[in-house]
Amino acid sequence: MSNVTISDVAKKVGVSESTVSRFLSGFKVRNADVINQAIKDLDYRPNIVARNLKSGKTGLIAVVVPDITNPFFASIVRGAEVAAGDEFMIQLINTGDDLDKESWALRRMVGRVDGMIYVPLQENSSAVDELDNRSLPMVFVDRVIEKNKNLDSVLADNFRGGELAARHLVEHGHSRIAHIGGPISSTPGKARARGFVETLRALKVDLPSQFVVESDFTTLGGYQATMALLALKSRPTALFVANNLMTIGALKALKEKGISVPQEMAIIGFDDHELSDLVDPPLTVISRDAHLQGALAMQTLLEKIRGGNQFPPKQLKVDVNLVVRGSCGSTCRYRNSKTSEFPKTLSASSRSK
Amino acid sequence: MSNVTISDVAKKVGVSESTVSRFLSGFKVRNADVINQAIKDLDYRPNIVARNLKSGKTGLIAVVVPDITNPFFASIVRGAEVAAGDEFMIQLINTGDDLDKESWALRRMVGRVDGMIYVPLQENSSAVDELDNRSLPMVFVDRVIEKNKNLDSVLADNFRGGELAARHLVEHGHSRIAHIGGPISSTPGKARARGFVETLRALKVDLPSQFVVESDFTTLGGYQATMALLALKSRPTALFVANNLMTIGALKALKEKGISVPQEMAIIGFDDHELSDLVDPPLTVISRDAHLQGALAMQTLLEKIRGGNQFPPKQLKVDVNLVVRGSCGSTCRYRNSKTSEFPKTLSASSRSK
DNA sequence: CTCATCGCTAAAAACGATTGCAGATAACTT
DNA sequence: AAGTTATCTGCAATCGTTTTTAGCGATGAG
Repeated sequence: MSNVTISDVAKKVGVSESTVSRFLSGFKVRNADVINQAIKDLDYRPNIVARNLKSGKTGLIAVVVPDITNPFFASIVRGAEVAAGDEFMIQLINTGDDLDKESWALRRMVGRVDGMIYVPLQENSSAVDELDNRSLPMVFVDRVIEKNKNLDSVLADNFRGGELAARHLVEHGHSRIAHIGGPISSTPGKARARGFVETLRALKVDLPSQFVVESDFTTLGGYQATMALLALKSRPTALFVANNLMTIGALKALKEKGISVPQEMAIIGFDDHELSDLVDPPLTVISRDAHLQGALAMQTLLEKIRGGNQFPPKQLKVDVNLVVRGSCGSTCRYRNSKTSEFPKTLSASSRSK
Repeated sequence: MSNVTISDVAKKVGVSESTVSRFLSGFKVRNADVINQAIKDLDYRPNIVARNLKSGKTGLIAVVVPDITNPFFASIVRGAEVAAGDEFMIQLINTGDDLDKESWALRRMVGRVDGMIYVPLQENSSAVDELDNRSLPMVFVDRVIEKNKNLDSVLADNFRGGELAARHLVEHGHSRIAHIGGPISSTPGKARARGFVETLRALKVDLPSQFVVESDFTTLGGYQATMALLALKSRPTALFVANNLMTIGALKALKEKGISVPQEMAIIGFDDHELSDLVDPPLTVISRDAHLQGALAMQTLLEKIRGGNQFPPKQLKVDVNLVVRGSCGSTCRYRNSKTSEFPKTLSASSRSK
């Protein structure tokens, strides 16, 4: 047990507790070296909890994500941790798409952490109301809550992602393009769909209403949505899928139905993966730097924590970009398939909104 | 701010702090309902840190992994979190293959958490010595530290994994089989290699020393190791790669060199992935249930925390199993490639060692 | 020689809860 | 109604720090 307290050290040296405390805080103290020695001898370690009680800080930042096994969220968490440096450590919460768990967790965070990085489940949620109004510094990542959208956030340029995808498919000659989207109640689900739909409209490409399917960001959802699209009397010839997991589901459905990509169906996903260029055919995707998103969120949060609420909230966006591989056809002819993508240079810029 | 303390509540009701405290702890109290009302009115929330100081508990479990962006570790963390239930929350630390960061983190954990689930970087590490001897309940997952291997642990049956892989390749007629292993200084690196090597010996298959390459569990490492093997005057015809990332690296190398799988090179990996059956060709792997490993670790840890050290440490192992797809050849002919693997049933059993 | 200044120190008061103890109130007995 | 328990209560101590306050001895100026 770390039973040895500051008072033991003080007693051993023959000074008061306050002197030891001051020594620990870096003040000049008369018997510095003998105190130091005593600390080593006794293997004294300050009780963090007591220190926290006095200071009112915990040294913890909550990172609340839907599911850490989604590589995209894992990257966010990693980025956040790296940016946190030595001062703060990460408390991880998976909400698992469960609204009850989400609000339970949020309520619990008050007083346990100094700040929160938060990927909410739904835009119309009132989960944040659980928190006392100004008590917990918070930054949204990837998604926001509608009624709190004036708070700090670090999103991706989802609208532009949808636009890039639509444009890319149209440029490849497609005119029957479907979209498997995330929940319309989530920030990226909505924005990606909007970018897609509005771009097609601007390009005068007809978009039957059955071609826009709202799904749920899961593999199963993507699979089912694809199956539904394939069951239509007149199928689409191309597919824009709004996240990584649904894209996997879509690919499984296409494979199961024996539909060749990109000949019978072109497909473009959202969010890159190390395996994306190894699937058959290599997957064209819209990508963005999730690590950077996490890091920016942490940075923003730390500014808030350190600076009080003196700065106005800021809404950041990271760029998206198109990674062309083979799954949309044609370009794979021009592409040197022997070009290794390894090692990959990670460089995504960010810009203020 | 959660400025309102138990004393405010007491004052408002006109009782002593201890009465409010007892009410909160579920004791029978005379003016229970008026206290309850006051708590609601003031929106009082107990200060967790103060409570922790008194109780000596923090309600936190540290989960220390090399890198959360590796899906395998993400699953461990998720499994651990699920098994933790309501009582404990997760503090996540990525050591990032950095020994200094690892011991820094471990030292820091004392007093901050009630227990630790720990994937150490190296078997011969002395990182655990940072901790006071019996102060912090701990369970190793996936890897152990040699000198502490009598402590609790939840490993995979790595030796059997190596055996299954070797046997599978031999059964497919290969006699020139190479192994790209993890660091020999890590538990799974060593055990998988041993299972592989000993099985080949038992089967009387010759194994040139250059065919056993020690790498580092990274994508880059797998890539370089594969390149080295391909540069040999007499190449292997099959490859057993000891983890998920190195397998990706190996595939990238093979693709870059234009070597067809499985015709020119069969390959079997370790650890499954949702994308594994979508790569070209579908990847045969040794898999195990990482989620279960994490859950078992948490369960074991909680027993330790609740029961004191009255129980002897236990070493658990989860089963591995062979998932046959196309990357080792032949079987893909007999395999109905249209069979979807979705939805996937997750069921791995565990057994005590 | 006196008084202010400086650099440090110990003692005591927080931080916000829980808990042992002794006393007060309530609930039964007879 | 008085005596005996059984419940519930407030006081004060405690958890291990930090921080404020007041004071102490040495130094330097006038």
